[in-house]
Amino acid sequence: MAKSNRNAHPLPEIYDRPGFQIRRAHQNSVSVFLETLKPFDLTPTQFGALTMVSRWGPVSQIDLARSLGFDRSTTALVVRLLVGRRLIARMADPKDRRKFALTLTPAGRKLLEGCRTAAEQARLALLAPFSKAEAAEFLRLLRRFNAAFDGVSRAPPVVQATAGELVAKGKNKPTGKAIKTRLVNNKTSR
Amino acid sequence: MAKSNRNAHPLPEIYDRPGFQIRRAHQNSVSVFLETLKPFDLTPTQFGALTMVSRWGPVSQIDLARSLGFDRSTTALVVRLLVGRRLIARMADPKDRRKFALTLTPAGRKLLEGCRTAAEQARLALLAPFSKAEAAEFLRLLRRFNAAFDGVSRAPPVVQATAGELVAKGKNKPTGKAIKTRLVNNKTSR
DNA sequence: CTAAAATCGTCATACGTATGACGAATAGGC
DNA sequence: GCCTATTCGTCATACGTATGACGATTTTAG
Repeated sequence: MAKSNRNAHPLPEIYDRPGFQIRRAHQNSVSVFLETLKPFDLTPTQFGALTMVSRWGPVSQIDLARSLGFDRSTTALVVRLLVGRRLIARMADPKDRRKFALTLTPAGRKLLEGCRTAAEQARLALLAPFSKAEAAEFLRLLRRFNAAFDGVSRAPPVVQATAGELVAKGKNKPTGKAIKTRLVNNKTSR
Repeated sequence: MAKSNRNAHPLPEIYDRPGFQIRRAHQNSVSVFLETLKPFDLTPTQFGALTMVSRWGPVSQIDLARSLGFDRSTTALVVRLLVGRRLIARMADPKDRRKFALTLTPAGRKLLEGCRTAAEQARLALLAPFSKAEAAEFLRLLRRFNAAFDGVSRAPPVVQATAGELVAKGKNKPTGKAIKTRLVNNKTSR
């Protein structure tokens, strides 16, 4: 308890905090992506959205959100932007009028196809600092980290895709709760 | 080239992208921090700024920015917010009238001191998914990742603090360049 | 079948973060 | 001592991201 913080330690312990390093990693990864994808004018978020819409045929915003781990209002903004660029088309879902059905426009398909190489380049650039084994370990640890906190939030992450359906954690009625509060409440409140 | 994307692969390769996992990790780490520090109403960013100002006595915004890896306009916003909350005081620097000298107010000092325990709790919570060895490895890999991309940007990261001075990469005249373009241009352009 | 609960998308608001441009001030070369 | 290049802080703008609230709709309990 003695405030033995003799500052022989030149740098504050901020740099040892996982959150700090993760934030920096995020900055860097976004930077690299933007740089590499500059000809296509796509952010990682937009790329993710396009990719998901491409895979899940007509999909609702909420399902898109869950697949990417976004909040639904975040998703609304991204979708609006992409619709504005005529990369995504929005139609009313006749089955459920609360929903929109999102699909790629031809332009969207073309753009996504066109940036495949660049996207792969970005991925490789991000793993370049590592040996092959380290890269695998890095991803493994990130996944473990995220799995531990994928929790209760307005942006519950996807678990698996059984067929053509998105299934989100805790959405199945059988077990009811039980997966509820896993470790920490993921609700980002401010 | 043959579009052999037979979607036996249910989930798109998005989840294998380091950027995606890093983004999720960032989301989660911010979430945990906010939750844990809720009584103090501090974001990770604000906490970092307060901590740095606390350590570097009177410091300019630009040095604060460098120490945290922020852009200087980002820093201006955070500082404004903290000044608004009377946690940070801003005085004109008599030596260089372009600069402000930032210090903690008594309230700032008290708040920072008060949230020490919570901040440590947050740090531990973030490392909880890992064994001790994994946690160390996680941090090591994150540092290696960031070191590889800490490059040329408006927010060049700090290298070391020699005594009471902040030293930023590439700012020393001796070697001149040589550390310049390390691997990728870190400039985040949109 | 009806009333309550859950779901979907939106809005307002707030913070984090960056770029590009700009004015004020300082530092360096000559 | 100047003129120029650099540095510092700010602004406008843009995107990412979340919360809380709300209306429209659908689902579910009785």
